[in-house]
Amino acid sequence: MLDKKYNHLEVEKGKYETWKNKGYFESGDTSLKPYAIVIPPPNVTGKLHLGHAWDTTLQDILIRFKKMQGYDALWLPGMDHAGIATQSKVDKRLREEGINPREMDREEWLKAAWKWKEEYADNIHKQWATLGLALDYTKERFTLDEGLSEAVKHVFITLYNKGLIYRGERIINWDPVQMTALSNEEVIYQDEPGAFYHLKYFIEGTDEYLDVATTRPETLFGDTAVAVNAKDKRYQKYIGKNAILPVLNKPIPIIADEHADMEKGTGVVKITPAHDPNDFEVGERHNLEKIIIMNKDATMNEKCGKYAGLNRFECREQLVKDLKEEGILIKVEELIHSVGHSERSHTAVEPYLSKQWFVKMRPLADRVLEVQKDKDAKVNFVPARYEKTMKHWMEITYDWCISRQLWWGHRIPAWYKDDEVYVGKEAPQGDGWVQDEDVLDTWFSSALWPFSTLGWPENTNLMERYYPNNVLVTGYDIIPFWVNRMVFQGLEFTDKRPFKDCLIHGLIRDKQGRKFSKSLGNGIDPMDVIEEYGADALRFYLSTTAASGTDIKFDMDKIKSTWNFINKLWNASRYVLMNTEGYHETFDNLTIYDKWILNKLNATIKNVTKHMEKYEFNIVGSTLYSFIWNDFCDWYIELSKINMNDTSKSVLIYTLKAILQMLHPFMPFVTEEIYTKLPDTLESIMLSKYPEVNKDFNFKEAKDMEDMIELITKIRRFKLTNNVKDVALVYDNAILKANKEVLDRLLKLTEVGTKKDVTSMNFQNDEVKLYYDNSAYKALEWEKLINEKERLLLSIPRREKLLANPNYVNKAPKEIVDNEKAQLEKEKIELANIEKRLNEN
RNA sequence: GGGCGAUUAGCUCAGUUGGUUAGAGCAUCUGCCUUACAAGCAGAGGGUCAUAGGUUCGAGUCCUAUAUCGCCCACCA
Repeated sequence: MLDKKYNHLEVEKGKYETWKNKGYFESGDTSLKPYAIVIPPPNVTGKLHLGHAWDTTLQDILIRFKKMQGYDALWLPGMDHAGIATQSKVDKRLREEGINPREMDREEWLKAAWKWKEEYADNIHKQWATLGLALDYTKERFTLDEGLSEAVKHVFITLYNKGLIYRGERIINWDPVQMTALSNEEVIYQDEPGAFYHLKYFIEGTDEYLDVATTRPETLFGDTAVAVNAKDKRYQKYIGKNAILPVLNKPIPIIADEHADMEKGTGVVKITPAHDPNDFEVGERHNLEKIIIMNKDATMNEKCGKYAGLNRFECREQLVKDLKEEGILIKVEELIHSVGHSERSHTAVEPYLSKQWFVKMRPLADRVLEVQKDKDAKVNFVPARYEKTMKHWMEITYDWCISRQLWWGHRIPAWYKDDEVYVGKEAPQGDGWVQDEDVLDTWFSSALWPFSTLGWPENTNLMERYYPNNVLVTGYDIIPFWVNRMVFQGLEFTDKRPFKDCLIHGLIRDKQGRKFSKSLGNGIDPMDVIEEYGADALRFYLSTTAASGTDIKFDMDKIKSTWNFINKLWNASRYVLMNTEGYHETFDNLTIYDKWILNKLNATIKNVTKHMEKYEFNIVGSTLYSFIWNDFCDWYIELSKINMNDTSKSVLIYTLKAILQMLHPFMPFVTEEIYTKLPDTLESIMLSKYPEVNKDFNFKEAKDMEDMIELITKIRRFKLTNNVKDVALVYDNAILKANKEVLDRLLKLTEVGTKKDVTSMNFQNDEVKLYYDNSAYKALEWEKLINEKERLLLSIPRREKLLANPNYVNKAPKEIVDNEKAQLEKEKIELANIEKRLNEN
């Protein structure tokens, strides 16, 4: 028997370990059809947040659903080494322990990093268990494990040999805190107050000067030209002459280049090829010297004279001060401009000329764009609009900087000896070869995740069976970093899309709609929510609240009402268990309300299954909610109290079982608890089969029950709104007569006796007379009748007009038109009754 | 600058390919301690679906424009 109250802590305890130990999460039954999802590997940097809880719940729902539908469902777990993010955390911890990580040797540091990884992986495993995720741990992977490292090397070497990976000197985004290069995706732009500093660049040998505006005056030490537009009449005369670079008093050429925009600023641009991507291009076109003026930590280097050693911001301040004194500074124009910051260290990134490894993106991206035109080969985004996000990225993408000046990651399989470069798994024969010190962008390995985890590049059984994956589930914020890269790498290396569907969810925000962040201190630990309301409540809330692709504003009150829903289910189950002991299953002599609930159940199963397949979990949620609460609890359970017998007991058990099975993917714990207490069940609900529509349970009498519900509701409303306590009914309808007990009990009917007042209602075109006694009633009733009459007098002509319109009758679907006709007839009868009542008084 | 999304009840949000009188939870009001559940039951009130046009027999849903808010991308000498 169940306790009187749902206790989520008690219910959720121990079940996960049992499932895991019994091997229910494992895949590999080759007699079944395969279904596969790989988890988006969480970073081993910390705790899982609500976003993870949401993301993984969606996947768990799909996996549990497919398992129950008889698929061999693989959900492959794993984690990401998360290069920069982890390295900075490990460094931070070392510093807190009084160790300077940069003074450690690489091996020693890596030991500390692996220790960190073990700790955090452990933590994540515990959280997955608390969430109840049906992960197949026998196939768990880590992005830095041996197999995946092999895959990474293979990909790097193959792309290199195809000319799709190259090493070159380019302007990259440099993070001066982490001291590594970054990809464009790792740079976040934020608006900040800044200024245009207008400086005098004198024309050599004259008193004339060009007004050069810059937001980063400290870069002038790297200027190797000043550019104007060839069409710009103001400056044409200076082209070919030299300008004098302030401070250094060095002549630099005044060149004509289209990069100089006549409309913008003063129309004069200083060119710093080593510290600005556009200027780099100009430098290439004009063969300009590229002078690097900063050290790797963004302090000024020896090229900057007395400013050497200052950091870039100190230098800017001091330099502007000095230029002002020298009269070089014309004016300072304050402005708000957006400045790129490192996603991880939050420091302003510095465009920096540097020798790095790049993936040549154009051919890879073009292939994706091509494949997306083929509806059988493309990745199907849900919702579809996110395909645009990917396509747009593919259209504008440029070469991906993949080398990182870090230790935590896949070491680049490139070897150098003097000017020679060798790319391969091992160092080539001979002495003097030195491996590249750098590692690869963490996303380089995650891009291979859907297939590298299955044993690729070996031609494994897993690969054969579970690739492409059926669906990938992730947030829209991860599309550029990850989804896009998996798609192009998948196509390049397996000739297939990595997953058929890509289910996109939104971001989770706080109640005010703000992102969760440390600085706001508005973070919520999913483990705390689970402690208070249970994993089942959290899961149901997260998965059924939002339509796919839209954000959720986290609301604790809603979790609470989800808990109430589970408590309702709990109590309904308690009722069923209390009343069905020792029953014998039979579906003979079904009453109309048995038939009604079985019909409703069939409709619910059909509806739920359809929307599960379409990933529309919010619809599944509300469908189940109203079926369970409104149909099963409010009506069927109440009706079952009237005449409990083996048939109604069977219907109760049958319906409850199906309810539990449909809810199981959403709330695995409580459904398991209740299911295992029901008679004639398997060892675990996980082993049971997802409910299917039962063709034997399709009864047209269910409509009579619908009509009865309508009548009962009407009479209840009548009683309450007119303050009538006792009502007696007089009717001659066969269905009502057969269900007298139902009416008597649900409406608490009494005898006609001395009741003087009377009104009437309709049941399937038969009249039902209501006798009652209440002096307060008449005025109220009169008003109600008048209101109702007014409504009908508007509604009836509207329907008549509609039905008289041949366009409508001919073009609208038949069932809609028929329904309209039926409604019209019904309203006409109602109107006649009301007029009769009004005339009587 | 380019793109996308949102705007529906007091609040938070659903609303599937256009089709009865636009739904739910929470909140509000009324009546009930009816032995599954008072974290409950039975009812009620509350919406000119952002605005203006258009297409259609029919528009919350499709089209055009506008407004407000939000997000993404690009640029910013």
